[in-house]
Amino acid sequence: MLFEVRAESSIPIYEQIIAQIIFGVAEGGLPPGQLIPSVRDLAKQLLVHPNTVSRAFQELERTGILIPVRGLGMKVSDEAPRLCRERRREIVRARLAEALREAASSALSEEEVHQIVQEEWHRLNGKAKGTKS
Amino acid sequence: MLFEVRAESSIPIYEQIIAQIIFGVAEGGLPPGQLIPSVRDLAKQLLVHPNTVSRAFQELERTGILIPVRGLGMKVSDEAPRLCRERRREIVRARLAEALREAASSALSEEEVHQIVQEEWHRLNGKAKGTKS
Amino acid sequence: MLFEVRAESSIPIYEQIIAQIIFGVAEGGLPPGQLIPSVRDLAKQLLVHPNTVSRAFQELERTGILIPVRGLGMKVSDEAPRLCRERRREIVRARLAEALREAASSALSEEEVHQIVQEEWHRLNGKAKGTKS
Amino acid sequence: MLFEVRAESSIPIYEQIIAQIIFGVAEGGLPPGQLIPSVRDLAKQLLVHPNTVSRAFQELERTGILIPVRGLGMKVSDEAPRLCRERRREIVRARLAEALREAASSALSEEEVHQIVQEEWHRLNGKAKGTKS
DNA sequence: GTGGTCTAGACCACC
DNA sequence: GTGGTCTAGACCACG
Repeated sequence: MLFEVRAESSIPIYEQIIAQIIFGVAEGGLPPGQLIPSVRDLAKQLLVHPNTVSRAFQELERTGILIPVRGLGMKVSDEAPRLCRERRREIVRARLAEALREAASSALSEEEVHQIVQEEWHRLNGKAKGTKS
Repeated sequence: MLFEVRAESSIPIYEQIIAQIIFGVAEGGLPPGQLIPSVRDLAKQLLVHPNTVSRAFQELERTGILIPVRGLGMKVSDEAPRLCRERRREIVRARLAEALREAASSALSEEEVHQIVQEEWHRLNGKAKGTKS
Repeated sequence: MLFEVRAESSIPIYEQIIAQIIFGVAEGGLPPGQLIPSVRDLAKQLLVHPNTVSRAFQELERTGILIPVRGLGMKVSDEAPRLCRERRREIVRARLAEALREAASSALSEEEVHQIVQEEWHRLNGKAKGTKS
Repeated sequence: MLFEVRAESSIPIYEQIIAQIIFGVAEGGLPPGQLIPSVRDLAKQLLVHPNTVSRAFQELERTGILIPVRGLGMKVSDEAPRLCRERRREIVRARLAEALREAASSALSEEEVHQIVQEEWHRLNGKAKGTKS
């Protein structure tokens, strides 16, 4: 499981970390019971302040996705996969809805908006994931 | 030309005002030469502080979209339509790209993402524009 | 005697009018006793608000350069040529000093500053006055 | 790197701050990557309100000269030196051009104008830099 | 600690 | 009337 954050994004770093762990659990890369990297290690890996990682972990603990294990760190909870699959859709939907709201008020036609979505999606996938075939 | 802002949005009010004027010019509702509402009037209409409106106007002036006419107010520049059509696409594209980047990293399939886009788009349009017939 | 103002200049219009009358008197184009155009006429000619012209005239009257003649308008005073030749140098010097102060703090070398002065001066003269020969 | 503003100048304080940072970067006193003083510190040093400093920083960010580092402050961007050297010349040229335009319309001879430039330049340098020996 | 946004209200120059 | 600048101080998100 590899993590990465984009410091220049408008999305706060701690939210990027939260989203990545949620996505990782939803996808199955982080199964229940798995111990996740310590605050210090993850902070070093991501080149961010430990407080930032800590904040992400706190929030994930609050929502029942991570469970603290004394002396060891944090482990993925049993209900995490279910919770994360739900939240994954929610996160994606909320962000897209916000962007589409502005698109809708811009008087761009439905075709133009869809074209932009297509272009951006393929630009990202071509770049990020490469050719799957 | 009607303006409105959503105070609870994560997008700053002054940026919402900027976007609305850009969209208005791009759409043709604000033709070159037109005087736009005064800082004080618009502030009253939007129920925000005049400084907030003023800040939006100044950014639009620096971008060459609005031109100050001393003692009269701000007027739409001649190059504004071209500039605004460009920036409108830019704004929409940037916001969608940010949301799609996260969607791409979520391991949701292309079909699921497109379905969400469809759903949200029609939810917004059904709500905002509706079938008037 | 021809007047003109540049609305987009950072120098207020009424100051441009004041400067032009002062320069006109200093140069001899407006001799003592000469009646200058009325507020209304000059405003129409310059496409500015009559109040703006009026303000310029008031200031020129305050400094003894223009004298009101009841029922006729304003005439150039007898001391005007002397006063204006002094003030002309002063105005030019003050504006240049302000610009040079910033140039001095910019760590540009003396050569670079002089080069800019040369370039700008010739650009203006080539454009505004044409070939004198 | 020392900053100072002249409250009585006709140039707005926030623009003076902008110009000083641009000049500082152009000169090399503020190299890329360097963190500049915080809004609050600089405000205290200049005896102005933090908002005024903040406004200057934001304009420099929009121009790509400063980059916000969340939680740390603002750092000088990599392209800043190039951008600032360009803008420095631009600022100086624009202000001198404005002053020279008026000088040109004053019917003063080229010699007189150059003499004024010389006098003012040496007055400023004698005063500001002087011979320290 | 950092910067960002907003409200509030004063004062100014200009038209 | 117009916009522009500044001070003041609150609140927030982020690290």
